[in-house]
Amino acid sequence: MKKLPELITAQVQEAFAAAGFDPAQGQVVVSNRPDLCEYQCNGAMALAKSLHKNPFEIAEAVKEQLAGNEIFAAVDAIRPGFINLTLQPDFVRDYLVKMLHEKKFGLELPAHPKKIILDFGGANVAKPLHVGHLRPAIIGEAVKRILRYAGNDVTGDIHMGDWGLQMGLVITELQERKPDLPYFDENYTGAYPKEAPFTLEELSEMYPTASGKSKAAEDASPEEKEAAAAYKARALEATRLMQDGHRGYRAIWRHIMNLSIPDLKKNYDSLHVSFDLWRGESDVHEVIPGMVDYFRQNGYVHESQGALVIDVTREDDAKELPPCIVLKSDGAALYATTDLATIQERMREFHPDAIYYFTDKRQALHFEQVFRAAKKTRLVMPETELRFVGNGTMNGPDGHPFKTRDGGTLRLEALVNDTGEEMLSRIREGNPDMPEEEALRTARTVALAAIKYGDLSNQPAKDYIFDLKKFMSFEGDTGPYILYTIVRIKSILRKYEEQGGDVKGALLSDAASASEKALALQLTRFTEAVESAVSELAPNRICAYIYELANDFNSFYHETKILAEPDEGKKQSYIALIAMTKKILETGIDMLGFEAPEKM
RNA sequence: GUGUCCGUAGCUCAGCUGGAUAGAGCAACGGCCUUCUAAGCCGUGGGUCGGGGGUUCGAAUCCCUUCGGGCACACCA
Repeated sequence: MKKLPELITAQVQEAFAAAGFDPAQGQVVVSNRPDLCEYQCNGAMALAKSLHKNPFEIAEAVKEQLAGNEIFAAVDAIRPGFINLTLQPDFVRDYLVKMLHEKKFGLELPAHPKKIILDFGGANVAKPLHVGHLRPAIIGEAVKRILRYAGNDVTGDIHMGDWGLQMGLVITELQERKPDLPYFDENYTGAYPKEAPFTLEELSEMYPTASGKSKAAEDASPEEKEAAAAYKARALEATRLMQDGHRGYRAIWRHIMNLSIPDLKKNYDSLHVSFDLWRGESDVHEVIPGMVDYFRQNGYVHESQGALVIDVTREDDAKELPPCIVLKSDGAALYATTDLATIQERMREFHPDAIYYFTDKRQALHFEQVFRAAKKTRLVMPETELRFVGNGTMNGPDGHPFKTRDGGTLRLEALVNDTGEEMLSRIREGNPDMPEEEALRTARTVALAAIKYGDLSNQPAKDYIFDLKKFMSFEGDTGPYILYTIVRIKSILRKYEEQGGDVKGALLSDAASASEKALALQLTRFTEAVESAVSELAPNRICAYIYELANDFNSFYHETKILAEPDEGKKQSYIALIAMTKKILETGIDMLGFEAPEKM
């Protein structure tokens, strides 16, 4: 179904042609002066120069051609050469009715769905999720839903970080603490214990400890620096041995996975983030040797400073890019290797048209290297789209990277729980009679909306201030505001039905008041918002749209008595209008990855 | 140093395929609950869109330059 501006543009372009002008200049856009008109065309001014004509006269000539056109209530030519357009309410009404009859409100779906893989940017299995994992998860989930809504075939893959140095660090630290475990006995040939020799809590503490030990502070003494270097060397060696199939180390790796994956699932569940694939770096380790051979045989790789690398600098680069390292000088794989092998396997298994990556934007260079290497080595087709969506850093209210009060990282679990508890007291306050179980559920729903909307309403690439206090205040441009709007509508519709009304059968008639017209017009713009979110992979476009829609609804709500409206026809129309508003708002938040409660 | 992203109201941010008076939210101030949820609505004040130059009938938006900031820059992920 054509979008409203397209329909209007067609009319105006016809008028341009009829008046003897280039129809290409008949492009119509949403007015930036809603006080003057609903849509506008600026083509007359663009034509003036080349035609040596007064733009106002051009606008006048076009206006004359539009006289009598039944979709416009008003057409004005305004100096210096604006063509201001206001639509007939019945035209807008018919459009809304058509939207309701179409699937997805008339959004045009692709004839051939694109096969897209989304890589949410790997949780690390050696440590619990913390706030830093929040953005890629939330943004990736939202983009997944948006792309699916738009008719694409989307597969989300968690791509766990489970094959790198972090594993070697944990192994080393474990050996440090419990050297007598059989995993470290090279002569041990028996079966290893089924139970891990550590708990999830110990694991989540061991990794940061080990990571700290492997790095010396700048002002450390030479002895301390040496100790750190030695520790890191051991971890690197352990990593390599694990990758090469060391029995004991693989057994430890398995323990880590068994503890970590259920915990990751639980955490992502609490965020309503899900993955179709739970693959990791480790899943491709077996294909790495074959891939490296392939690189060698085709001359894609060469040795440089002991490492095996692919040159990725192109002729049009102003400056040489660091090469993409395939094997380190100790022969071990590293993240570029597993990313390349993952691309190879994804192509083989799914033949995707596109792979999108969602991780911290600091990895931009890494992915640029990997993408170039993948194209150069023909791991992907030339037309396969590889795209990196880097998210900005989450800063605390002080403007610096988010930390807890004592300087540590805030765990995702704690964040979700804390927000939920805050919300619960707020819900209880406003709804003293709500049953405990419902209050809990509602609090969780609203808390999640607060967190997600607070994040998604920002541009993904920008750093932003993660201010829980602000998100919890629920005033203004927030998730709770959107939910509150939906809850209001639900409440009215519920009452209407209790009074014997039929929401589904309610007939829409022409909008009369200014706020009613504004709301109706805003509803027509839904598909424009979705398309913009799709093309830019920008959930914030959906946020901006539903926020405007919620504003328009609330203005309408405050000046219109809906249930008390004596004119039955008008009342029905109001009901139909707000029911559609509710549907679109709900569709919007569903794309963002949260939902609305019945009451709040 | 090189690359890259960014600089818009006191604060946090939209807007950036060029259009008419640059928009929200928070904070400040003033109104609106006997009537569909006041987590709301209406209004007031608040801006050299970092600076300079250019392109254009028209620039927050495009180009150049300059200042300021974030981030990255081969064997961590």
